[in-house]
Amino acid sequence: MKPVPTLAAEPRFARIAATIGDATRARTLSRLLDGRHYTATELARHAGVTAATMSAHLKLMLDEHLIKVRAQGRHRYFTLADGNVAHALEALLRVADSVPAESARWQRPQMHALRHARTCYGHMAGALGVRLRDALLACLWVEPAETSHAQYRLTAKGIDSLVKLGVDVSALIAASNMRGQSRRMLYDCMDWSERRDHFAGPLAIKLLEFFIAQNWLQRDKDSRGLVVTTAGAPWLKGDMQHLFAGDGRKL
Amino acid sequence: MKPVPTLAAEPRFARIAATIGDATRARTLSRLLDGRHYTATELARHAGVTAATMSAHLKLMLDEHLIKVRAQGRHRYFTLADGNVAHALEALLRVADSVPAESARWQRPQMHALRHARTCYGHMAGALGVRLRDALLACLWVEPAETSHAQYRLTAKGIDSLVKLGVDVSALIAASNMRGQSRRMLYDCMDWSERRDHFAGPLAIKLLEFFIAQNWLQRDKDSRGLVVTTAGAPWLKGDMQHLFAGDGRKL
DNA sequence: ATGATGGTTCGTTACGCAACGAAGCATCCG
DNA sequence: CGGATGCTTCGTTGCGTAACGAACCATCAT
Repeated sequence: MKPVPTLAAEPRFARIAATIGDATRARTLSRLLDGRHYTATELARHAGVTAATMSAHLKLMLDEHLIKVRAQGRHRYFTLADGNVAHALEALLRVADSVPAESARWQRPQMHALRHARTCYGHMAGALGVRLRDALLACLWVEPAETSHAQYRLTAKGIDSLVKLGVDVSALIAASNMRGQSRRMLYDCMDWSERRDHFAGPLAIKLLEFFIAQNWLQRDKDSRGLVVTTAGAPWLKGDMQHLFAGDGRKL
Repeated sequence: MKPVPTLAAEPRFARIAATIGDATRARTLSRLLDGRHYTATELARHAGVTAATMSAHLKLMLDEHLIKVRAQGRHRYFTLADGNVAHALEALLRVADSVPAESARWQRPQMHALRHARTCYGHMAGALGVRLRDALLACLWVEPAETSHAQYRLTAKGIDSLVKLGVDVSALIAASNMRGQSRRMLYDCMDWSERRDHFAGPLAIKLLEFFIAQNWLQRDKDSRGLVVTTAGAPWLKGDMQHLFAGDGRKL
């Protein structure tokens, strides 16, 4: 009963999936999917296990390079290792959702909220994320990059409007110009609930941070959910025409 | 130590990853990733376990809807459940490959072959798949669909040329016209070795089948690898200018 | 029929690993 | 210098499950 010779990548492939495939670790990774940093104790409390148990899990995920850690004083902040990991997790979530039966799950209020608006590794996803992408393209603030498609860059109009709005994009532009396109500013990311693309990348992250700073959006404390505030509703509803019509900060 | 209330999708998310994360099942899924159908015995032999063991594994994967089965006589043919599963597996492969250290793996001859050309759920991937995508776009046989980007459709020139070449695309065109765009003919698929898009979808599958029928490509017996035959080399090398220059079947 | 092949079910064994509490190091804060 | 907080290491317990062989159905061949 001898197997066909193993390709070198396969054992690691299995180990990665196995590492994701424990209830507690899945819970934790799902939490980290919002792109933020959490301490070990926070993650332990969220998953409902002791600090000792969580510590062991974190060590495992570090070994497999699924997460990375930044020590700061007596805290250790954990976050996802990179976008590849985030993408794989989202892809798995999509499979988990795509079972034909028992799909009354989206009806549940929590799930409905997540479907409407949530964070995905630091940027907006869900219906809100998809609408934002449509609006940014429709108003010509961004355009497809000629080099590689599924990637985008700011137009002159977009830069101008964002600066007027109060979004500091100078650092982003500098970074993207510097390292010869290697640093992608804005690109497509498949949305597992909408089955369409939304925007990912540094610029997308910047926009989410800006919306939150404006108090147009608030993060849900215990999930990746986002809620549109009453202050934000006029800007973010429908095709977001107020936001992109160029009438600046005054409504 | 009570956890934050669980979102309904999470347990299933963990179960799916756990199902993928067993060495034998990972081996099997990786095998099925070429998009073909295999019998239980074939898969057992390939993974190096008894038929009984493989049967249990297949049952598990069926329960999680990772694979599906088609009974035919005394054979049962197993294949991946859908494109979502294939996409998630590819995303995991990408993570498995993206570890900075120990990346001399690509140097190994087997891996080099896979990087050059392989199948991905029924279509071409690797450097060959990426080159094919570039060539199809450059020669204007296909163009981006206006509805949703990252999707493509055949141009009039493309249809004409393919028919001349001997590729039967009528069924594909009929199907794509019929169900109001719901059936996507050609779309982008992220390549985990090239870190760029290649083409997926029914048309991409048709093209691979055609190349194999012409004996321009051959499948490796024990992997997802593809080899370019001496007959195929003139057509498939470089930017594939002979193939797309319109000089038809005669070289 | 009879045997051969493909596949699943059953019962057993054995190993891996997730969880906990307690103890041990660090770091910050008076 | 305590005394707290954050996190890891250690040792133990217990459950889940992957593997096998043997027996059991189904289909095809003759």
